[in-house]
Amino acid sequence: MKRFEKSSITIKDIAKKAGVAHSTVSLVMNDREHVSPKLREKILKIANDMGYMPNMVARSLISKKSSTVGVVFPENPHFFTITYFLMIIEGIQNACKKYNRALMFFSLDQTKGESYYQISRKWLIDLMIIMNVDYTRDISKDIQDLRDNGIYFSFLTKYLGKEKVNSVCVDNYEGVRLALEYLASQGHKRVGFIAGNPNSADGPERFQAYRSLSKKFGFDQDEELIAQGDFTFESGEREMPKLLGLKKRPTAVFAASDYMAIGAMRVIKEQGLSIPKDISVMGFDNTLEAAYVEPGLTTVRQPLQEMGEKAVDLAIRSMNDENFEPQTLAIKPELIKRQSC
Amino acid sequence: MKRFEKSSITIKDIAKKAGVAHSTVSLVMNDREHVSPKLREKILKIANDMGYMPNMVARSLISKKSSTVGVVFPENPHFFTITYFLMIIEGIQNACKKYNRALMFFSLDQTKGESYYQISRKWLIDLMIIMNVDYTRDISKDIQDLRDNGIYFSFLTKYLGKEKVNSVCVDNYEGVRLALEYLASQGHKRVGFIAGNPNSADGPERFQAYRSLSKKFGFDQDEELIAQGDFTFESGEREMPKLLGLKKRPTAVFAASDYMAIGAMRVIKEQGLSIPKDISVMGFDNTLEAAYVEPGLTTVRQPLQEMGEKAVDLAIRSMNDENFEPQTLAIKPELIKRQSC
DNA sequence: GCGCTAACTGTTACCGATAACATTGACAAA
DNA sequence: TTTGTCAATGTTATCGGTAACAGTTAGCGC
Repeated sequence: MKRFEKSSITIKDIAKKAGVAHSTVSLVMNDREHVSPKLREKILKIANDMGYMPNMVARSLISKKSSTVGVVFPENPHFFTITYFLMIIEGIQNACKKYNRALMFFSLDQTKGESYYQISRKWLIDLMIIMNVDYTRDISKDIQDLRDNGIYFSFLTKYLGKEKVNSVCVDNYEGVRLALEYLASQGHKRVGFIAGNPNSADGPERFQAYRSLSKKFGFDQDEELIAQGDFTFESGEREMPKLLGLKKRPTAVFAASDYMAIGAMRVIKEQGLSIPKDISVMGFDNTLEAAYVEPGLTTVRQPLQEMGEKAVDLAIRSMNDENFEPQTLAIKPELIKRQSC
Repeated sequence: MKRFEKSSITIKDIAKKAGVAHSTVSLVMNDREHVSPKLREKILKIANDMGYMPNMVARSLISKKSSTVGVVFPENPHFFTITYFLMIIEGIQNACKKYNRALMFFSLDQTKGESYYQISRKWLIDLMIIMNVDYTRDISKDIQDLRDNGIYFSFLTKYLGKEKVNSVCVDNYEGVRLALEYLASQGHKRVGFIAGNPNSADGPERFQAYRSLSKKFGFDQDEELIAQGDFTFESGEREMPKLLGLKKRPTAVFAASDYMAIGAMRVIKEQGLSIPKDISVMGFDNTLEAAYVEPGLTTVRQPLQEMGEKAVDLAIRSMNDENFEPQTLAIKPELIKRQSC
């Protein structure tokens, strides 16, 4: 590999040209006091003329901070093609722009014993967004390590451990309420439910909400109406036939994710039934695909972009204000009416 | 902001514990010679016991190389929700895993005068993937700067400038051939075409291929059959009515992107026509949505993941082998048959 | 036993920034 | 004039590594 002698412009080059010490240039670059306006002007002009660009790496090393946002997600070869995550990442990217930080991605392979803290140390990440934790492992020590070392972080979505941490999630109860209220308003009394992954944060919450609200809206209370999915398209395809096979078929199905709803729709259509005439379908998430399926999927929109952005905001606030209490933001969802109900 | 005294384990801590110089530890960590196996063992054990993790930032600073892959994409608030890009990014992420590099994202705002080279210098990025260049600006000087400073890069997709650079694209001619051949085999003679963005790399190529191949397959040569879109859903929705309004309606429509095809499908269905009975629709890309629309969209699959991965591979090869000639890889596409034809 | 070489280990400078501290100089007060 | 103060600037150590080079030791031949 070649080595390139000619390196780029540094504060020392500027200092030499301006006839001052490099520390003075540093003061100017960081917009700090103790430099006369005239000298500041001069140095800025020289820096500009020479095309100076600060070396973020050197800055990181001395300050132990990397002006980046590190997004850590579980090892999953298809992470990036799950549009649900993508929309969140879009929000994070917008926040990065706002705070002038670069965006870094790391996949965490817990089976190899990798920890969140290790990643932060290795790359001097001081602001971390932790996505979709695998709750089958205990990460409370990891969280403590992050805390002890001044690394600020937010969870996406809700953190289930007992520590008080920043996290952003959707208000699942409200989302389920919107969905069931709408179904009730359309005259449905018998509503099937396909539950999400029980090991996730959202799965059980939506399930609980369905349990209590379906009672409140006077829907049939029948265990047969409840199917157990895991948020994926495939699980929707797998569970729907059970609901369709019931002696007393539901008039509507509410799936805890759009992917499951779309899987369910496919099965319904394959059986020659019409949506929404024979059976209505309601999703949850409003992923991109929901708009493209036929008929359009009525669903509960999670403001995913907003959630990504808020997660960064929270971590930044923790960083800037020592007294800021870590908090969980539950974002209000919204009903998106399309043709499936 | 708090300052944290207790810093993490460094090679010096290990050196102290092992009773050697820190440079010896560095040799061990980099797996270099001149260290006896016994000592190497001992140092590795201590490092492991103390939970040592190399500081990549310090490493980057001295070596002027960050172990990262920097993906630079044009400023676009919705970049991340275009699944076409996402699938490519997934491939890049897989390559990062393979080469043990972290993944960084940068959006480039050319209107602010930001350059690719500036980004590389600011973050010591030595391996860059340049996505979807805005060809309305001249970037040849920028490319020269990257070259002169030993920064390796690949374009995604094809670079249109005259310089010889690494780039990965789909074989558009072959893709169009697959599509038209299939339509011909189904007996179509009158095939409408919705062209893609003329300022992109792929748009004109697909257009040219359609021009020459539709002749070869004996399709009607009629300028009215050609509509000008820009790859987006909206442009498909906008152009399709023109084709449907022709005196002699085409029996099939081939759109240069899935998004346009899906937009076209929506219009066709709204006019009460049936797909594929009244008119067939063929797309290009095989984005995620193609599988979810109704009927499933027959399309030409771009192996996007593979393309992302190959782009990184090329840049790595350039880096490791000085004599490696920059090249353009044209990946072979594949026909995905669904129900729309 | 001596010198030479190979094998290993230690010393030191450096990457490009920040920051604590030292120094200078102007000006006001004593 | 002397002293004190404070703003402006310079000196130097430092972050955690890498690498050139210097130094030490062991083993070998003569």
